[in-house]
Amino acid sequence: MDAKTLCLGALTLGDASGYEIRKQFEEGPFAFFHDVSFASIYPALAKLNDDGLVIGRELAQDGRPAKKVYSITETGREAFRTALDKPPASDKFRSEAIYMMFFADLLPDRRRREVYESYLALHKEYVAGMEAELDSDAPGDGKDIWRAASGHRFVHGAGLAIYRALVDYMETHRHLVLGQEEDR
Amino acid sequence: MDAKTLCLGALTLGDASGYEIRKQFEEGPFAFFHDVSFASIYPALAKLNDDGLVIGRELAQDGRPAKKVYSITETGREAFRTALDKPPASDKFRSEAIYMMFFADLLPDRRRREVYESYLALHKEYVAGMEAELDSDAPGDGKDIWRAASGHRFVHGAGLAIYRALVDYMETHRHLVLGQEEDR
DNA sequence: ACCCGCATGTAAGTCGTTACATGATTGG
DNA sequence: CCAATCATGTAACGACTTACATGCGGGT
Repeated sequence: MDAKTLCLGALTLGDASGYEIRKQFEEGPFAFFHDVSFASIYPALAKLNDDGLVIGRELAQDGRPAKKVYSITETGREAFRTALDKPPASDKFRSEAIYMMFFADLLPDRRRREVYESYLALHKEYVAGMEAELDSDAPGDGKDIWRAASGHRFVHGAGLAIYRALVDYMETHRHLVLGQEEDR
Repeated sequence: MDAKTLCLGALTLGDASGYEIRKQFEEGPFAFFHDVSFASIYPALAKLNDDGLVIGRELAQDGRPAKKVYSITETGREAFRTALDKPPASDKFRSEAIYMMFFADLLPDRRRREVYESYLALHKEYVAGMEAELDSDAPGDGKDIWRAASGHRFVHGAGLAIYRALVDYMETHRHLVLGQEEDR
């Protein structure tokens, strides 16, 4: 999915600047399913603006640099709906760490264990973070981002389910990669 | 992970042609974690050959076009080990279908259900396929591909665990996307 | 002082994709 | 005969990434 469509989608949830859109992809519910960098967001927004799919306006702030807040137009909404109408591309789970495990026998013992355990620890943190988010339920601020509340919960839950499964699997299958020592 | 490293890794499992490497990424254990097209494999192999990391030789076959079989060199093996030595990039799970579910409220009822159910059905098939592969255990042919047998089992099992979790989640959380009708 | 967060953008380069080009053989 | 599988490659294009450029304000 290209940066333009991603920005359009973010803007259906409410007005935002490029910087804010980026944050949504870094911290928000999409975080585990997509990412975009500034260098793809800014040109994308400029292009969308030229094409009339969004309109941006400068917004001065005190104590901070001015920002350009974009709103989606009706044409933009229509374009986004059209984009959603295409059959979705198939999933891709890219994991260099898991790829490395395939070649575990090429790594020295210490490093293999180190990669495995740090990868597992990282994912445990992810899971803990997502669980905490789930508990703290309603986010409090009245932002429009939560319009699609149940879609949000679905996506969040899916991410959690997947990472939880991965953590569980890794905790019970250490022996396949690390050798004789018992799991757990 | 770039195409060159991916090819190098494939060749540590045994000699292969570009065409054969592609098949490994389409059907083999990597299938759920990576993909590469011919147009990235062939130039990658040519480059690796120029750099002395692999050596290719033409191999005539009867009844079929000749193929170029590549073998990894000692330098290549070293380069691959070096590549594995870098900390792995973080995982990326890209799913347009799940992204669409976030915006489920923008889709007409029929289409939403259609996307959901066909996505779920597809993943059930994947799971079934992977389970079948697990049962048929040892692959029979004595190919070197199975050298890294336990790494293979680990990766395969991880893919299965993840997709299984996703299928389970989707079967029990339809209501979040599709509305009032009961799950299952 | 220095680094971090906020804020926007450009330039150069890498990389990969789609589509094209070619051609043999086997099975339906 | 047509489609599929085997087999290798190129060309054009599109997309994203890394690094650079700039600047204010607050905290340590």
